[in-house]
Amino acid sequence: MSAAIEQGLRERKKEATRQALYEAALRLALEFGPDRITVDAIADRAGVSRRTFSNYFANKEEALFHADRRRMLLLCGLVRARPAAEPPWTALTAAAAEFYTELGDLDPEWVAQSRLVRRHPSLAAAQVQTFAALERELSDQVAVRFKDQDPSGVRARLVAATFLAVLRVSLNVWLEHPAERRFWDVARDSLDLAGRGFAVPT
Amino acid sequence: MSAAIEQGLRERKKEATRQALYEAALRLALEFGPDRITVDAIADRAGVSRRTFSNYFANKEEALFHADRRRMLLLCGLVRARPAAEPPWTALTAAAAEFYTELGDLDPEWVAQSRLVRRHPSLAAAQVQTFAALERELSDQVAVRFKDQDPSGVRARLVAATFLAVLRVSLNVWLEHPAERRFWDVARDSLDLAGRGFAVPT
DNA sequence: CCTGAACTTGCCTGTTGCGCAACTTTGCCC
DNA sequence: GGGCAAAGTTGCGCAACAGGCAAGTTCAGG
Repeated sequence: MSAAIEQGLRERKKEATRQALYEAALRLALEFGPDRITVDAIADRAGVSRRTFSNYFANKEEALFHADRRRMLLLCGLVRARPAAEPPWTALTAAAAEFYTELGDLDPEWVAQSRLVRRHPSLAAAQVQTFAALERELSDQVAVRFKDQDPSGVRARLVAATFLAVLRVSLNVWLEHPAERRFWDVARDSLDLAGRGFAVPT
Repeated sequence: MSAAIEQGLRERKKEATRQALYEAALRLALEFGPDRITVDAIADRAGVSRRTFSNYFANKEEALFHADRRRMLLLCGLVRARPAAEPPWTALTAAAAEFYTELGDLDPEWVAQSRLVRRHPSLAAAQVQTFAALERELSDQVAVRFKDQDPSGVRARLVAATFLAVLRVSLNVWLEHPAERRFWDVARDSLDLAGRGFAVPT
């Protein structure tokens, strides 16, 4: 994590503010419930003005899901890093495997936030937004891999959308039975299933 | 459409108000752009108080996508009406085929609204919400068909999510090139592709 | 016709997003 | 170091919004 390009004080301070706002949002949401917190309170707790909050996030939810966004961007990076020869779906699942087996399940912050989503279905909407926001990004990644096989780009978008939908469903399923299996076990099975297609008999 | 159960004046009036609000929202959005209209204006145009708007919709977007919501519910109904013996994915695609070949492309209101979404990417978020809102509903439908084959219900949710994701992507793709093909042609190909799975070579 | 439930409305309060214009901090070149 | 431009922060203010509450209005069923 410390490998982040330390681009001078300015960049670091900005990132620190963003992180502070995110953490304040998460802590307050955990403490009082996500619907009972105000932007004011978050800004206060982060030691920053309400107006400044608006400079970083458009609303509470965006702040609350900041970590998710970063996580997903990281995943996009892992996809990009896969060998170019790999077919799209393989690259996606492989990247997800790398990501979740190594980092995913251990982050306590992630677990806390996940529980929050589970307890408050109103956040599910925001979660959907987070996934959707990265769909285009991921789709571009996939398009590169398809190259000539997919001139219209439709396949790439379908693959990206399906991949993210599967991850999202897996996450929600896992959240409902966190004890039974590790997240990646659920996700792996689901990706496998989706990869083989749903039109096949069983 | 007139087959709707005419449950007394009260129900009909309520539905009329909802419809009026939806139409007002759509017309105003088409005329001035979706970001330049207020709830007040919509309520005014629908001949109703602003407070009443809140009794029907939580916000502009929800009003604007009311027709989409209804359309999707209709689709759910068609799925339910498919023979019980049909495997889930077959039932879903068949229902979609019925729906879109018969009704979909002809509705001018739908086309107008679709163009609106295309012109204003800010609405894409709301569109995602609409699809997500029906995912659980559709997922229950699918679960019934899986029965014993899917005790945990994960498959059902995966299938529903994938199906809707494919429809959503198809819609967006079609919106970008409406002239080239009919919507259902795009969607059919996409569903076919997804049905066979993305892990297969090509 | 009458009573209760459902629906509408106005009023009001707390919250929010964002434009604007100071003001402070940081990056950089001399 | 000194100073200038760019970037970041803040307070102010405004239009818009969600939704509670209570008084009016309309509908349904006896």
